[in-house]
Amino acid sequence: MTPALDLAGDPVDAARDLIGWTLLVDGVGGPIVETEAYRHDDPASHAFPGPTARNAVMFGPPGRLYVYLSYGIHWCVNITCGPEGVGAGVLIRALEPVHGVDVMRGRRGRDGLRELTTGPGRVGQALGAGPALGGTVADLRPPDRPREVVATARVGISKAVDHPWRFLDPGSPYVSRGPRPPA
DNA sequence: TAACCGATTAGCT
DNA sequence: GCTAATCGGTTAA
Repeated sequence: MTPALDLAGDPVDAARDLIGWTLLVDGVGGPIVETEAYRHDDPASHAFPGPTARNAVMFGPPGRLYVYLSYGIHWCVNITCGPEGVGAGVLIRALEPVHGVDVMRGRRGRDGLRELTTGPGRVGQALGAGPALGGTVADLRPPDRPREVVATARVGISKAVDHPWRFLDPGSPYVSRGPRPPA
């Protein structure tokens, strides 16, 4: 597996390649173990209806952070990808708490490592994601070790559920819930 | 200015 | 494992 990360290419490929990469926000973060791809033509994508004030970041250069509020309470972190102007991104659903664990614990108010970053909303909170992060450049570091990657159906959306554009590392205990990966 | 909707989480059985 | 509740932003008129 070439460690090359092509954020400007197909979001689906980017989502798969991002598994294992370490995402840092202000020095806090860890290896990404679960992602979801959102193409511009995906009905479930925020960018689908077209450019708006909210998703403007997704139509900008790839490699930026796109932060949005879900259910009015959960801040979720995405990495913009695909060609500039297209409007695509990769949702960071889960990662392994490695850097700044104490900080994450403080923000989350939980001690259990398993409860820090296992879920989109939790990742956002643990990383201190907020409106200020939107549009900033993603701090990514190459993976130290190759990761096993499995593709499954996405979760938590109401449209285009059948697309297997959810990627995760089955070997990591820090993946969020969802359908068990087929053997 | 008002109404709607959501890429979830937490909690209880 | 399953069901219900949450809050704020975004969109539309």
